[in-house]
Amino acid sequence: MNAIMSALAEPNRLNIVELLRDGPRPVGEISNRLRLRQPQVSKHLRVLSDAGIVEVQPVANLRIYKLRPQPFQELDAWLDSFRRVWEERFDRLDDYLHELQEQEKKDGNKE
Amino acid sequence: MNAIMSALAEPNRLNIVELLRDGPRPVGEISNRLRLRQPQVSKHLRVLSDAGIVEVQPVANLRIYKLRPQPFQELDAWLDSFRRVWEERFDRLDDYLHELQEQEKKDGNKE
DNA sequence: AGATTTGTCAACAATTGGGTTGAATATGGC
DNA sequence: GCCATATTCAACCCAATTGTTGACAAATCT
Repeated sequence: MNAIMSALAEPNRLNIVELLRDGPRPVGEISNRLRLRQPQVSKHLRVLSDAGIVEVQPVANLRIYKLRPQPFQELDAWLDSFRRVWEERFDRLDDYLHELQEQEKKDGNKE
Repeated sequence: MNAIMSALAEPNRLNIVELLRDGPRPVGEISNRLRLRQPQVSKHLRVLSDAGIVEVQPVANLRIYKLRPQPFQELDAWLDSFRRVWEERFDRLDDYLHELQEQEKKDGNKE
């Protein structure tokens, strides 16, 4: 999960991913569209590849990169565990304060 | 979007967010549970706060932090734009190769 | 008011990470 | 086999970020 996040945290990499959303692209085209130098794109693609976000498919002397579904599914699952944070109004501040009071009662009895 | 990602990219911050998923917590408790020093937690909470991921609510001498729904909604919306990448089998490599051939035809005619 | 607890701020050292350059590898066409 | 194209690799510099320490601010309790 963390690997995915840190890979997507870099702006250029996020742009690359959003570009690849429209379909597979070779390095050169990514480089042109995003106005980045090729070695830079290669480096970023390497990071994305290590994170399992993209995969390569060589065609002639081109290396065509495309998105892999898995990390997006993972991200979705992770996000799902936060659903109640925003679907229910999930404050729970009161809950915490009550817990705190309970705790103080116990501590008070002990000492 | 990028602000959210970079905030969540740091492992400790991700842990903090996952801890807060279960409800609001004061800095000290976060510090204890995650075995981090308080200034470090404060610093990370600052980053999360700047990204709009958490908000504070002072109670007595405690500062209780909790998650804000918005960034999670944004993340969900962003992820949604990638749905077809993994719901439909979204290869499109052939599409790209055909585009490429069309392009070559045009170039060939020009020169 | 004084002592204690909770938390932030400021400054510093150490690490990480991005960008650039130049050389190296692989493929296709002549 | 040789040249052009597409891409990666390695080494370097620079900027941003993390973690630590010590001082500081606010609230609580006696």
